[in-house]
Parts: sequence; C-alpha cells; structure tokens
Amino acid sequence: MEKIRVRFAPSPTGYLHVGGLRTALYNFLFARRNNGKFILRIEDTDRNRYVEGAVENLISALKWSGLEFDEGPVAGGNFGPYMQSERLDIYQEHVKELIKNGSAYYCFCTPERLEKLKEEQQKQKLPQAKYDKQCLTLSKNEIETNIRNNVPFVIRLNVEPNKKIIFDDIVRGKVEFESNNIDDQVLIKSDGYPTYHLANVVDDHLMQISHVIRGEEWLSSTPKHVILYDAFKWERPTFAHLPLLLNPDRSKLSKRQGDVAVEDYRVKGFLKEALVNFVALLGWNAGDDKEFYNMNELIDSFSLERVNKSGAVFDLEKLNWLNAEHLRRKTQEEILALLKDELKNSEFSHFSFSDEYLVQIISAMKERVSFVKEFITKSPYFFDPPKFYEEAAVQKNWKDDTGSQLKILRDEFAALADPSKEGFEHALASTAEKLGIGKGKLIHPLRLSVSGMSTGPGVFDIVMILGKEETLKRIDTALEKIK
RNA sequence: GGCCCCAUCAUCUAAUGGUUAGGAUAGCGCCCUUUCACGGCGUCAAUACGAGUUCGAAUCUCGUUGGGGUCACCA
Repeated sequence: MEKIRVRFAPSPTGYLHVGGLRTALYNFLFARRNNGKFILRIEDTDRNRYVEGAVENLISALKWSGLEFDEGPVAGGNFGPYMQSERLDIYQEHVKELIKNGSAYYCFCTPERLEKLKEEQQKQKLPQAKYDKQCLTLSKNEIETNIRNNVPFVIRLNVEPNKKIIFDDIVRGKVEFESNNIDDQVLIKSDGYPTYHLANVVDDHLMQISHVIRGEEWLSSTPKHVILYDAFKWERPTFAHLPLLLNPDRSKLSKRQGDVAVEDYRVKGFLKEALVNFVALLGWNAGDDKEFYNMNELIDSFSLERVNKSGAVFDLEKLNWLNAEHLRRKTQEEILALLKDELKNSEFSHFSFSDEYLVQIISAMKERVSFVKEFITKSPYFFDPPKFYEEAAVQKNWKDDTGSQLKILRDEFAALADPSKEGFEHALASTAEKLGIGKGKLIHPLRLSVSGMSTGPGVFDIVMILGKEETLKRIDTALEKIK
C-alpha cells in the first residue's frame, strides 16, 4: 500500500477558523489512523493578505487543539520549505515545463482589456465570463520582445476545449466537468508569485501528498487542478471534499454570524476535548450512537468513507452539552488545575485558596457547571462573602419572624462541637423542631444568608465548606442587612 | 445567471431495498431533591415534492422545488 501523506494547507489569515480546525482534524485523524504523515503547509502566495504573526497563531491554535503535525514550518521535514513564499523558484521552474508542452502560455493583456472583455461578455449575456485566449496567438518573437521590454505578464493555463474532466472523490463519488466551462486560469501572477491552483498542485506532488482532504469550496476548482496534474503527467492524489460548516441560516459559516476562530472558543472557556469532539461529529460518524469521543477513540474509528455529503450547522447548544460532558469526566486533579488557572484571571486573583478548599468546591459544584469558569461565576460566595442578596429570594423566604428564628439557629451553630455536614444538619433539624416550624423555614434563609443566592449545592455542603466561623459571620451580616 | 454539490425531526445524525424510521442536543412533562443541577422515566418532532423501477423505496432512476458552493493576477 502506498504511503499515506496528507496536508492541511491554510492561508495565514490571522486565526484558525473552526472549519479549518475540522479540516485539519480529519486530515490528522486519517493520517494517524493509517500510519501516515500529517503535514502543515502555509499557502502565503498572496502578498496583499500578509498578516503579522498569523503563522504563529495558526500553529499555536493547532497545538492547543492537540493536532501535532509531522512536517511543517518550524517542525521541518524532508520536503520543505513548507511556506509557499519560500518556494517561488520551484513554481517558476515547473511552469516553464508547462509552457514548453503547450499547457500554459504568457499573457500580456492589461487589467483594462480584461475588464473591457468581461463587460462585453456580460453585455452579450454570455453564460460565463472567460478569457478569450488572445495571447495564445502571439508569436515566439512577440513574446520575447515583450519580455525584453518588461511588459508585465501573467502565465495562464491553456484549457483545451470540448473535453470532459472527470475525477473521483471519496466523499462525492464521480464528479464531472466540461472543460468549456473552465477559464484559462492565471498560474503565475504578474508579481511572479504563483496562484493557489499552481502552487497547491506542484507542492502536493513534490511533497508526495496521497490524499487531498479539503473543504467543499474547492470542489469547483478541482478540475483545474486535475488538468494540471495531467499536463505535468503526474499521478493525481485521491480527493476528498468535506461538507461545509454552516451558520444557523445554512450559509457558509462566517464571522458575521458568531464566533468562528478556535481562539474565540478557547477564550470562552470551551475545553479543547469538547471542541475537537464536537467538530469531529459535524460531518462524520462511526455508524453507531456514540457521541462522546476522546482523541484516541476518534483516531481508532475515523474513516473518510463515513464522511457525510451535506453541510452541517454549527450548533452551539450541542457544543455546550459536550463541554459539560467532557468536564464532568475529568478527574478532580485535572479540574483543580483548570480552576486555579481560571482563578488567576478572575476578580478573586488576589485571594489565595488551599487546594483542599478548592477540591471541596469542585465536588460540590461539578454537576452544576458546564464550564470551568462557572465554578466561580455560579458560586462566587465560596470565594468572597455575598455582596448582596437576591431580591426575589428575600421576598419569598424572608418573613417577619425569620430574623429571630435564624438568630436561634445561629446560636445553635455557635455551640456546635462537631461542625461537620451532619453536625449542621442535626442542629438545624432540632432547632426547627424546638421552634415548631418546618425545616424549610430555616434552610432557605440560611442559604440566602451564606450565599446571597437561592440556588446551588445543598446548604449543609455550603456551610461545611465555608466552616463554622465564616458561616456565623455571614449569618450575622445577613441579620443586619436583611430586615 | 452558468457550472458543480447537496436534501431524514428545530439542530447533529443512524437506518446502504423489508424497522412501529433509531439515538443525541434543545424544548416540554413527571420522578428524585425543601434550592439549583446531575440522574431516571416519558413526550413532542423528520424521510421536500412528483413520477418511475420493484412483491416491497428514506434507500435505485428521472424530473421538479429548495438550499449551498463557485465563477479573481484571493486562498
């Protein structure tokens, strides 16, 4: 069997798009599953699009997601360089071959003429604007004179008319195009840089890429690539065009309708495991009901044959759920580390808490949070006394005699020799009995006093974690503040 | 508009000629719990439409409709 080599070839736009993450992931999974190599190649042939630090961002986002590449910029490899801007001479050299065999030609047409041509074609209501191959008729002499006189030029692909371009795609099956519908694509721009079409074909061949796995937006330019492979007399790679990731309105996932950068999701507190798991399931499934996957499980069960054809809406609700699932299955130590990081960036960064204390909070809150930061936002009272008391809860649970009853409970707590969860619980029960009232009459005001809120873990867990002293202090404060 | 791709619950999807069309998320309800979650149970909800092929079609074929992608000296 041939050696499996796949690549993820983003252009350095400044961030990693979640659609790009999905493409990279499928490439990565396919490579790992088949003992192949996963290569990162940067497609930076557009000088106008250069973004400072983009490559570094891309690499760090990939790394954060757990997608380690075997060859690429920084990492190196035997097929470099992996930045297309450093391979300009390679493209120049190869395009000469195409000119020699008639598959490509110099074009000296000015942008103005091209513009006029397009206008005319539109006026004639031609189904499609195409270059008219005028420069194909230039003589060798004319071409040489133009070049000597520094007339700007591009090099175009010479598409033969009346041909059927057919290729196989793992996801789509047989795909067919008419060469008459394909424009004489520019291969080398007037600045000497290659266009994507030339560069990706030359590089994929030279880097011995076996499978081209990329988004569906490339499907309609694939015939151009196929023509190039044929013109070079190179073997074509196997193609697999992945379904698009969609906005809720089913258009291509875009910035305008929400977050699209992996970085955005990281900052929002999503776990990389959840994001990877989620994105893997957008367009692929193993054929069973399994939805929770870690990376190794994905590698074990992934196959291109089971990739869907139709686009998938990026549904935040399900990502939220998956994040909670992944969080709950983490060990206490893992969550502790994450929580400490989160605390450093929170309003409580200047306080310090012992690991034992934080671990207790984790076990009390674990089933109640979907995100690590919610340990803080949903139970701030573990980190600082309540600053205010939830108005609706005060209305509902703080009656005229509540203050005096709570005062009695407070004194019972103060006298407690055993400030354990059970100790508090027994004290409250006997106080309620003594007063001849239901336990709820004490439980709800107690919760409100120590937490300021009406929701959260069991009250006895809260007071146990807070400890006797702190609990008494908070009850006293509440007694004063709530009348 | 030309070309190409696609079409199962709101969403992600399973079912590759024979299922009461299954699961998950979200929603709703009940149970558990003097809170909130978790969990459990239940419920709502889909084969776009029309022809064919076949004993039998979500599944194969054709058409219609709808959606998307792409038509640069961007990738």
